[in-house]
Amino acid sequence: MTTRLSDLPEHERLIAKLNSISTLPQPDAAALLRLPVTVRELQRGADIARQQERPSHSTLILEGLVCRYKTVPDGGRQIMAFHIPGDIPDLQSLHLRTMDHSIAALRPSRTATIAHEPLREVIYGSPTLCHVLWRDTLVDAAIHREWMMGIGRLSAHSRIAHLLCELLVKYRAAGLADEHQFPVLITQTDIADALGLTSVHVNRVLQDLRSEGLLELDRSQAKILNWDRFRELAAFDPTYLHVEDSIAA
Amino acid sequence: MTTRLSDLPEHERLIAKLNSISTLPQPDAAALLRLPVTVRELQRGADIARQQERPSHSTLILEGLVCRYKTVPDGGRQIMAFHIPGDIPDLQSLHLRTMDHSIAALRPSRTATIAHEPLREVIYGSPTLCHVLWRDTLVDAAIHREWMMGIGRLSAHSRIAHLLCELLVKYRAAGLADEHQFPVLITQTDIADALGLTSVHVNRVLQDLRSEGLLELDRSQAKILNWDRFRELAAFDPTYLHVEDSIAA
DNA sequence: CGCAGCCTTGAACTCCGTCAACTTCCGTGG
DNA sequence: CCACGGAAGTTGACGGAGTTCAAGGCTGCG
Repeated sequence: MTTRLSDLPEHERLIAKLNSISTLPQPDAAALLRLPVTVRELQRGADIARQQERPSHSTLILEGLVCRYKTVPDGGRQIMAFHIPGDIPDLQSLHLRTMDHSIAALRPSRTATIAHEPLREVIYGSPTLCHVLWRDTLVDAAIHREWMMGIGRLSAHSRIAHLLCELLVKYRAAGLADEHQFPVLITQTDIADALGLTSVHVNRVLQDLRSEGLLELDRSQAKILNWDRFRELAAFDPTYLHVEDSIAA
Repeated sequence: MTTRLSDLPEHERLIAKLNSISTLPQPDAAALLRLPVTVRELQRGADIARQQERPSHSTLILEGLVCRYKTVPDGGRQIMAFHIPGDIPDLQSLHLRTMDHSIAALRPSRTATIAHEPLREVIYGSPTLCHVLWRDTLVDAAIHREWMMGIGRLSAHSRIAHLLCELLVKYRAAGLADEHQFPVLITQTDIADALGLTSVHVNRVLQDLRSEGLLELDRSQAKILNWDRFRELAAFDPTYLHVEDSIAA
């Protein structure tokens, strides 16, 4: 289904996100919204892009939850990022011809695909837009670095707590979470694949966290009961999310 | 010591690198080379930038070897990238105000610092330059992802082999390596810090690799003796380095 | 109401970390 | 030229965090 970005109600989420990075002049935002897009419905588990492909479009998430991942020879999977509505997980394909990883829907999702050519034109016509989108890819890289540190150097307990902290912050920024409670859209297997653990061990650690009174967790909601202890256990310092930078030039 | 980029013989390495990404029109390259820079000599171990700082310049590596790292609460260190001459490890600080990690010299090094303001002007005056530098930061992110997969999902043997493969490719691209032999500028402790291991274990694994006839390694040189087996053990697929993309628009 | 995907549990195992010594290498200065 | 000291590499014994394998229980969707 082909339409324009401005025809989709979800364009507001994208503009709000970009504006939170750096104020976007009206004409630049308008040029972006004029872009033609194709809306797609995705089953849970469906691939948006595959390693080795050479896409000619990027994908805006409208609804659902999406991850970037690599497959390991022995069959394992490493998830490298989660993406929520308003994100463009494959913005990089604008500059890197070949996909070095895959992207898949973790929940039933809806996306808008944007062809590279017109997108490139709009971006290079506006230094502000260029800055904002470049910066967005840099924040992704910063999150990659934080995850590397977690996977490489933290205990399973800290890693899991860290991921939950990050999810809380992300959902709160998107207006989808209460104070310390947020919807859980991923499985324990997903958590394991993101943190370099097994689902068996994730399960045991989650039980530890529950029995220590730090966490309430069921299939739909997570609630962090003791933010200070949780945050300390997680060694969570949100600097790497670069949200305070919003006002930077 | 303040001078211009064009006055340093090492500017050729930078231009060659950028040209290998996308052909740089003469005037754009000239504008870049006209930038004023300050040359710095660094002792081994000296920090170039520290977590939480808000630098107002970026750093071009002229000579030596540099790494990006984070410090973990318990005193551990996670190295997230190695950078060789021609790289600009903190290009991101152009868009991300606060450093989310530190940068340090692993060997005695020489750098040229470039103030953000004039650099920004040159970049936004040239879509090609913007593309090339943006792309460079995206390749960094791609390497981060590959490392995440390695740390999260590969055995210590594979991880170490993978890192050695990557170093070989990098040095060969820089013209600093023979067929399968390259200079080793990092210690076993550095390798451990990059891969989420301990130096003790790195040492034992290196001995395994040597005794299996896969590797010759001393303090100054490494030589991969059986590239095919080594590459397979490492699960090494150089797609993520995005070198074949050189010709992409 | 049935089934598939997810969660949970237990026992055995192993890769890698920890601790603590010892050796080798190399740059520096006497 | 050698002696020294510090950093890097090496070795062994031991312990533990996390994996593996296998089975059983729950739950939400069609």
